[in-house]
Amino acid sequence: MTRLDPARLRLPDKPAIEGLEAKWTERWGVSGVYRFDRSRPRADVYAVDTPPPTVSGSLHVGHVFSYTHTDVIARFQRMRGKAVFYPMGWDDNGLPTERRVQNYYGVRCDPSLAYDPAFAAPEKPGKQPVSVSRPNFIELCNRLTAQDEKAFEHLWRYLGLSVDWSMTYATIGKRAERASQLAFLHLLRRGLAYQLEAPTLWDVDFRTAVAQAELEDREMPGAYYRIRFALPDVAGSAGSNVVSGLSRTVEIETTRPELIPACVALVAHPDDARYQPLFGTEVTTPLFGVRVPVNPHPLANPEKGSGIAMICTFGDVTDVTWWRELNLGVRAIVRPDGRLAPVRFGEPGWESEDPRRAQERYAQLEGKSVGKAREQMVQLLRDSGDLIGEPRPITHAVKFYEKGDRPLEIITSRQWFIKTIEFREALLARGREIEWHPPYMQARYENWVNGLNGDWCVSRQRFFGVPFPLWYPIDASGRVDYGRPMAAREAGLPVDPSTDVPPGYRADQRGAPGGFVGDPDVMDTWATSSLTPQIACGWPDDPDLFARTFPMDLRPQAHDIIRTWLFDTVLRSHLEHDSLPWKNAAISGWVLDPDRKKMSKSKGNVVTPLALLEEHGSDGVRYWAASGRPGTDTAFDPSQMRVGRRLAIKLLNASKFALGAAEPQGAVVAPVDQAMLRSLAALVEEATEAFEAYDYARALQRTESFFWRFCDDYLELVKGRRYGDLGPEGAASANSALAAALSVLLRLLAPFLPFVTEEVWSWWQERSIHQAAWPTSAELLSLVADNSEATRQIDQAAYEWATEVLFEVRKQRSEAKQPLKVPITMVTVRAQRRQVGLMPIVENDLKSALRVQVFIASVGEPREIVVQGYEAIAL
RNA sequence: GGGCGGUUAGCUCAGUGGUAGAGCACCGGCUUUACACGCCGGCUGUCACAGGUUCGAGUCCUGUACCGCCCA
Repeated sequence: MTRLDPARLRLPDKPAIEGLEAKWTERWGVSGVYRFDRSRPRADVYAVDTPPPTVSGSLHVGHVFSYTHTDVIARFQRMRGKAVFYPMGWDDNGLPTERRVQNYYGVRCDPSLAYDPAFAAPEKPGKQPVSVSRPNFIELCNRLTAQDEKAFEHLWRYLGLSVDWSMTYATIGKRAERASQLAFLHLLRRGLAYQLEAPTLWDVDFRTAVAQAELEDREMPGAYYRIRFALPDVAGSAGSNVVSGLSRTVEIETTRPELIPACVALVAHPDDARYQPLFGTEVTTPLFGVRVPVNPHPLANPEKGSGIAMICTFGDVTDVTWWRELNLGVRAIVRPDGRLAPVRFGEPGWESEDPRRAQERYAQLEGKSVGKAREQMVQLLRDSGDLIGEPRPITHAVKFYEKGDRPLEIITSRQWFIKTIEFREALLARGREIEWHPPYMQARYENWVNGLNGDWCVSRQRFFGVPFPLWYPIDASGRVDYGRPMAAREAGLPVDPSTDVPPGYRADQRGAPGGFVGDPDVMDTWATSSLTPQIACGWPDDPDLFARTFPMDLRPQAHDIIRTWLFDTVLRSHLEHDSLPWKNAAISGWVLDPDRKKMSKSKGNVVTPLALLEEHGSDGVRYWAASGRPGTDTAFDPSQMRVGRRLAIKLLNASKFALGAAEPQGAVVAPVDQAMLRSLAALVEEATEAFEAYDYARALQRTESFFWRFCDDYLELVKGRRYGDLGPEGAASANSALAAALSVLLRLLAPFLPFVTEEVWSWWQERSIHQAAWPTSAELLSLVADNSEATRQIDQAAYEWATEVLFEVRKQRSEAKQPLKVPITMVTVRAQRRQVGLMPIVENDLKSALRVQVFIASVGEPREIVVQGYEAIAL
């Protein structure tokens, strides 16, 4: 590989990087260089758990950035001889696709409709959304995602990802559904999945439950409202400012006055002397006259507001805690659509001192959205005099679904959960088993696991997702018995319970007394994407592939989804296989715009990736991406892409020169050549170590800087000699050293610049560079004729000395503003004996490189290199 | 409030206890038989701040400030 066969050599006249992407993606596709060799045993395999991009979104420069990191690692491993298992996945599951389909076709899913086989999607979305059945809706989802996937694949190929496109998977479709449903049934059988009627975080626009991992806090304007509750007649202890004997009221502060009808208790800190007299007594709510108890609880903050709070079912997660720990009843008033539900005062649970007046007042709130109800409630409180003072504006953190537009509510509903809390310690231990790149990212994981406060709610009240493989019996009276779920047979997965029939039933029993009903929910998309290793590795249908690829070697991903994708994947693998899903987690940073903000679509600062690749070349963009170390946020920087592009062009041209004289070849005997090969050998060691530590950015930087010095100094130094100025032996040494160095440099750069390195490789080598062996220092050192310690020292000193003279003479020529074509008549050198002694070794190379006619060297101090004059040239 | 990361040249960033670096930008020069998509050279610093350890600190320790992220 390090030798040049003149018979094979085909040098282009004018090498160019334009068009390399089209040329090589085509050829790689045909020749299958990136195809996974599934005959290889697990020990020879390097398996990558590729993040499946959301196809309903758009790829942006952040994707290009992080996927390049993965590809660089994959290419290194492939060259090291691994069978690289590198499939691409598509994440087309879930809400983003639903939303895109709704907007693209102008449709809305109505699960109550029957499938219409003749349905044709509108050409353009109309003004009013068209209602379609769930199966029709899913057809549209599948059609649009297939279209989107084509565009994505084109971009990835153009970028040069060395993916095996025959192994592509998706997070929806038979394989993903089968794996998701099977894993769920396993959990169900082991009691690790359970359903519960419980208060759940709820998005009122999407009308679905959401999980802790999908929350985000947003700072929102709001206000504290100080509201008066009436004390009972018997409350005797006056004396505090708040519990006034005169007004016989207690004042609470709340940001959500509209929830007063949902109030089930007041709560204060047990040590709070102001309220101790009230504990155990009851107060009545304003406007509605509902009696609620006053309870002590340590979570009540005496510093906050008046120190006493109302507990509503449910205003926030603390309410849920209080409600649970204080064993309170439920007065639910917020419907799943975020509007206030009908309530009948006077009925059990809604007892009031004056049901008629309470009902009158509530009638003004009923059916209103939470926001509108709040305005109305404040008006009512003003009118009744129960609002004390003016609202006090604040900004506070409000919990949102990360994809949502309105604050989350807490709604009691039946949901499926996967147990996580009881595995906290085991999951922390799993986190410590993973090799994190960079290591500090483990802290993010530990943080999250330590902060878990409930099991994972996995059911979603949506349409485009993996259904639960469950049905429920309907008893004789027509009531659904959720307590006795009927699981699908594992062999028959995947199933759609809305069309498939549970074992032992007939289709006509659906919805009938004594019959069955399918579980209407779908799984959280993370419940499927947490199984990407299983899905990609062929679980459970291809045990042979699974055995060769799982647990995988690498999970690459961004740090913002450690709490979701990474954590969930670790959890699922731990529960299903009692193992880690992969050995390494490489966490990419973000791409920052010039204002140091994350590049994202919503910020409107995203550059179209394909345009970027076309402008700077895929190699140029990859160079920029690969200069971002794992975990490090990196500025979007076209100037770095231009640098990468220049590197690629330089590589073409330098290669043309290095290969320009195929003969003669022979032993590498010249000291300068030997020294160059030895330092290249050291570079190989360094780059390899960096790669092994997943520090590809360092490998790139070291290789690049070697390459530029190689061009600027070494190539110039040997130019004359390789053209035969000093006879055939010197030329042979130079030519052989050049070929070897080029071979190694190309291979070192191949993971970063796959197109240009492949192009150059094809001029003179067989097969693809991407299947060539990663270079070793041994292959270089074996070419060096004399590797004795004494020779090494002399060679090295000669090379350094030559570089120093090169620099000094160039500088003086530059300062003298003399064109290079003007010969220098004489250079005098004064230096230590050692350097003077080296002159005969390097003198001829220097004369040729610098156009110096004579060097006069003498021993002395201080060191001095002086250009004495330039030859006068005729104009 | 807790955790993590960062702060080095105008910009983007390397930096492994031992004389502060690279690229870009900027300035000057040069068409040279690989490359003007090029080459040669030059300019550029309170290593955030304050202490400490050390013969020696950009690097290790403690604290502070600011920026960013994660979590509450």
